[in-house]
Amino acid sequence: MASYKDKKVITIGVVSELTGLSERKIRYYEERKLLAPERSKGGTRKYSFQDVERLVDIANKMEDGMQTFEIRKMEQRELKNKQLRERMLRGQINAAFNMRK
Amino acid sequence: MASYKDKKVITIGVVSELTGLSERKIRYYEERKLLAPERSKGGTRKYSFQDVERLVDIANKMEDGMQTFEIRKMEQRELKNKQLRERMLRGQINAAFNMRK
DNA sequence: CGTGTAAGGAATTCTGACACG
DNA sequence: CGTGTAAGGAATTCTGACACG
Repeated sequence: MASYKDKKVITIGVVSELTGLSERKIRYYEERKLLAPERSKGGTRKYSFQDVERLVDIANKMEDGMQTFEIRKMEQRELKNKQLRERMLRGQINAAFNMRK
Repeated sequence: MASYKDKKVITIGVVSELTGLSERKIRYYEERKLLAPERSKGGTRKYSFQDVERLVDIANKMEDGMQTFEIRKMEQRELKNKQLRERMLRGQINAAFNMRK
């Protein structure tokens, strides 16, 4: 499950280049709880490719005029829906398995 | 083809943590042409996860008493063999395809 | 609210060299 | 040959604040 995509290894300067967002914006979105980078011992932020993708998504939503708290809520909803779909899928698989008994 | 694994985005400090190798060693292996990180505008090195894997492999070979130039040659041989296998595979696929005509 | 910026300091990285073996 | 280390400087990042709107 945890692959390269989820490893927090990228510094903010590189994230800024990859996303085209200013460091200021990236730090601000963290302040608004839209992402959670890790920290080195010295305190420098480390991001994952997953975070980079999330930032691109956030940038799109900001362009659409959404506010940070709306984006946060939307992401929470999406996460819950995803978990729900997975639970239902597992349920169907279990049901199909039990029918064979 | 080019995925997260090949993106040069990791600084040497993180690579050092991920591999357990000293920064000195990592820079030295570059000097011996065993890997080729990219550079930021300011000159700081950027590595990929592919490079991290390569470094772990290099570390194992160094432990086995191999010298850097031997490792370099071995990797070149492996690369050529890999390319050869791919060429042969393509050749077989083409042959099978032509038989149908 | 979201973002730019100047400020001062701390963490990170760089190179070239000397040392040892 | 492979690696540690001290040295000095440069690039990178951090925080808290002020500004604007």
